[in-house]
Amino acid sequence: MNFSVSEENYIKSIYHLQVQHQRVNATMLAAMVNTKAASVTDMLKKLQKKKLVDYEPYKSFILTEAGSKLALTIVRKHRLWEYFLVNKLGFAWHEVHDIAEELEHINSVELITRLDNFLDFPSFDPHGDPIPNSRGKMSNLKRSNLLEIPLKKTAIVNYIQDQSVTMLDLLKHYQISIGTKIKVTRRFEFDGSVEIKINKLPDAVLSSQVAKNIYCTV
Amino acid sequence: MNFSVSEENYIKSIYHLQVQHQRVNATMLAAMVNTKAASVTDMLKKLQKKKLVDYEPYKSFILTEAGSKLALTIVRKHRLWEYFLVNKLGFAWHEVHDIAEELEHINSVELITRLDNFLDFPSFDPHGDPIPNSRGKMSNLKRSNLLEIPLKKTAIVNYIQDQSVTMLDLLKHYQISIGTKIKVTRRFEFDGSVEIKINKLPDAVLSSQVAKNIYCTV
DNA sequence: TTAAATTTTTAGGTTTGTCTAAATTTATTG
DNA sequence: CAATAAATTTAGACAAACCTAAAAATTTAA
Repeated sequence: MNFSVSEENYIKSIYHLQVQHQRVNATMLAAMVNTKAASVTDMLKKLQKKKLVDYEPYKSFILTEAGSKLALTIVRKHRLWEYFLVNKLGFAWHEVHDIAEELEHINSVELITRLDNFLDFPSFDPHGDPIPNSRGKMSNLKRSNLLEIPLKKTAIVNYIQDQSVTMLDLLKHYQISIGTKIKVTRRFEFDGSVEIKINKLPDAVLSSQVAKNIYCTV
Repeated sequence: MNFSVSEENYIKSIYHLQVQHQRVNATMLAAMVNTKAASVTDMLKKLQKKKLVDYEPYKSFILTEAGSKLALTIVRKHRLWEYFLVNKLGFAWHEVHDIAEELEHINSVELITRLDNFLDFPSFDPHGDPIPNSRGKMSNLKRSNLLEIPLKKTAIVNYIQDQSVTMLDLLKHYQISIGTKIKVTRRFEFDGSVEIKINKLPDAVLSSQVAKNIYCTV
């Protein structure tokens, strides 16, 4: 079965909302797909008829099994394209979202299979989000920021929340990037700052504002 | 200005029809975009309003300067993506058209600039059609291999597909290199081998495996 | 637990791109 | 050069995806 770009965008958005909240309501979804609640109702009826969502009027809703499967293929395409744009075409990670938003709707299983192979089956996209494999499975590693991870456990940086120029500048200075192995050796209670250790570099201290934005898998 | 996928498809089709015939009529165009003449009329009015076609009711029509420019950007995207699909993802040349048909509508100048650079600024797509550069300029010749070119027409070698040492060795023996003027004088049906004539050299016969890898413009 | 606030749905419209059938214009040809 | 054929346009509809405004259902909270 084939789905329109709009249908795919709704399914993808429901998926992302479900990850955070358990169930999704029309207002949340309308905001996410950048439309009005009335339009969401129309679309929900269509998606229900296609058995992609479990929906009853006036109730919150969730994806069916088929809906989740579809969502994962879209997420997979999006993240693989982001990886391609950054690692092959040399885009910066903050520039690729909108383009991947278009590329994720290109319709060819063979294309994605070959792209995945060409990219050497990456597990995380440039933002650090896990990429579902061809069967829809992906890493379930918990992602925590440097304020949350346990002390003295080696972690691998895989996501930077604040992607402002000033933040990137600071990260460059500390030689922190996606993939960097990092350990929190100490927390200072007074201001929440953390002492970190990176490989053989001298110890450094990051403010809590900075540490809060650096996510890693432990 | 931004254009819908439909508008782009019409413009691209008018362009391709113009290359063959000078002017385009509704019946030809309807067949090419796989729709009905009435729909073509509707779209022509819209494209005229946007100054992409020179059109008067009941008359044949052509692209304006702006229309041609747009057409070339679409052709450029299509052919660059085809090149990518074949030379990076390993698709066969006959498998890529439909996918490129979707990819050509992805909207990002930066993406195409970077893709072009990543592919090392190719001049021909996998079907031998010339790729417009960023200013819309391209070769006005099609590239074919020695199995495809017409008999007894002088052609100029401009690309060797298989660049293995053994192939280069063989080419040296036959005194074939980029720029060589070559003519196919005969084809042997049994094994697909071709008899060639190069300037004042004695006639020679190339196997189909070799001929297939030698590309030229006629 | 009822009134107010919020959320969701319905009703009725719009735009884009398509269609069929009928009318009109242009081209062909006896 | 008139009549037939072919091409093109118009008129009126339809589906998808959206909208606003009003009605209905649900939730909150006084």
